[in-house]
Amino acid sequence: MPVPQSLTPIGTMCAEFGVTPRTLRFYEAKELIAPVRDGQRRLYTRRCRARLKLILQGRRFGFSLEEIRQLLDLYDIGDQQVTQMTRTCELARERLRAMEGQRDELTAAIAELKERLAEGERLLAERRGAAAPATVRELT
Amino acid sequence: MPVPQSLTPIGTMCAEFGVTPRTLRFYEAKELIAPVRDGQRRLYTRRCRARLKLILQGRRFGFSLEEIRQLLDLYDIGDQQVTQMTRTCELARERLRAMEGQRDELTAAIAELKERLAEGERLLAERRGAAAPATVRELT
DNA sequence: CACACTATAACGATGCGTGAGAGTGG
DNA sequence: TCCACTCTCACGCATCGTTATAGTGT
Repeated sequence: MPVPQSLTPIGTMCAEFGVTPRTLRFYEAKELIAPVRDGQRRLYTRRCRARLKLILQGRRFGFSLEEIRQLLDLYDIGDQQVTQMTRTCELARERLRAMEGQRDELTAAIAELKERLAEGERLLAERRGAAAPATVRELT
Repeated sequence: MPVPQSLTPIGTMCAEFGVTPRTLRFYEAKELIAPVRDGQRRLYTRRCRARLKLILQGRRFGFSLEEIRQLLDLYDIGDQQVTQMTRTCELARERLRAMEGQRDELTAAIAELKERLAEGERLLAERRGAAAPATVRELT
């Protein structure tokens, strides 16, 4: 029997996953996915789709493409499911901590920017229609 | 009277602000700061320090260097304080919304990754010492 | 002489965007 | 003939890190 009718051209893949052709070719160059060829044209298999799905998830989690590649390689080796999953979980825990750190920094930065913004607008309000601007120029 | 003794060489600046020489030179190439010269060597003025401080704050808030440059230019023009501050506040509000969006996405991603991680570790626990791994391989 | 500090130049990494120019199928 | 889709270069962007190589001052 022939290939299970999941040989998708690049345009269709892009529509399916909301990415550009450039992105898919880029991932291929980085050896994250390996579509088969019909002459020059790429045809994406079921396997490609599964991997792309994992790739996009990984990116949402902030993994770099290189980290993702390593995770995908783990799946490919697949010596022992346990080894692979253990490693994946380790990386996930690290990522999680990094993300929580980022979130905290971001939250702090948001609070600070809010404060400054409030002060800025307070100054603006009192200056609009007021006298000569005092000395606020030690900045530049 | 001579310059108010704030002519700092690059190494000292780097120590003060926790950046690398490369970074300062890069900012100079991008016209964000303009140290004076003693022959070849750069000497950073009080003005440079003030601007660098703003730059680093801006970066913590996620402004791009280009946005920061425009904000610094606004300060330099300084036609009317009001005009300038108004613009700055506008940009800050935009940034703030972007940051809150980021934070929300990040929060969601963290929650999702936590879930997956929990499930992964649950699977690991039940497999460690169990029978043959079922079919979990439709992934790759 | 050595050692610390500085300088320029230029390539590398990340994750693609954005053409240019050409081919292929309907 | 034309349109839509695809292909392969290959440069550009942002933000520096990282050598490599050389000069200068103490």
